[in-house]
Amino acid sequence: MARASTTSDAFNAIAEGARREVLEALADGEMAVNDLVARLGFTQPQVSKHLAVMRAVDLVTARADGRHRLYSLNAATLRDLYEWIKPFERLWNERLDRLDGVVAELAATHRQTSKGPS
Amino acid sequence: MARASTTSDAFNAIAEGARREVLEALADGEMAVNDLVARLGFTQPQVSKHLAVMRAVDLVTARADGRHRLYSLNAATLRDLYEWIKPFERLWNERLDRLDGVVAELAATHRQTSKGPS
DNA sequence: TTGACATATACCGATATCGGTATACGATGC
DNA sequence: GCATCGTATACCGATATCGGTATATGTCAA
Repeated sequence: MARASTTSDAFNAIAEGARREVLEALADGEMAVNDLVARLGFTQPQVSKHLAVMRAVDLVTARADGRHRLYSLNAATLRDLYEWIKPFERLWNERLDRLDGVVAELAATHRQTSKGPS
Repeated sequence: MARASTTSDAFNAIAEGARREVLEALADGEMAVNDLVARLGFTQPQVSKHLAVMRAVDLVTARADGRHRLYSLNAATLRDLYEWIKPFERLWNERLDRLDGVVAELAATHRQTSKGPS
């Protein structure tokens, strides 16, 4: 057995940094392949191949426009990624809450044992 | 050249579904390796190897406890993932806003051209 | 129709991964 | 010291990927 296919999952697709860069660029709106080539400095086949992977997992969609193909983000799939990671949010929030508690406690102690900041 | 190492990135690390399952399990709190083995039904070497990958990218941390090693999530690294995906949130929010607009418009039109639901 | 432009795809070699199995390492308790 | 428990690691073969280069496909314009 080997590693899961990059086209098996949005998670596998975004593992590659170049593809994340493409997504970031497309966040500014629909773009043609050559626009991405110019903007990111990749070769044209590279960009086309990365887009093909992301089309396969529905991270982007393409529409024809003359000789161009305009790519745009698929919000729904990005949202799936977001929804997976979101529940973990409570981990650092809890941590901050606890830290807040500690700070409050320290402040209370400080008020009792000292007359002000040093 | 080949695919980026699974240990090069938190993104590459979470590409594997089994590792995401481990993270989900650890969300319930610190666990020993065998706890994960029992809970997820993986073999012990599998779990140890996945944990090693996630240790390498700082997704989890381990502490010794007698013969056991207790693993826990590293909130900071999970947060990095969250922070990357979060800016895309506006994409589906915008879309919903626009949808709301359309719905409102349709409702207004409906009020003008019809006397009720068909 | 021919040529230019825009994009997609085929081919290549190198490589890091996966699960499985066996075993090494390390701590505990008797 | 020795057996046992808990965990980490080494080895294996199979495989899907990566970038680069060349080329196929498709669309427009003259």
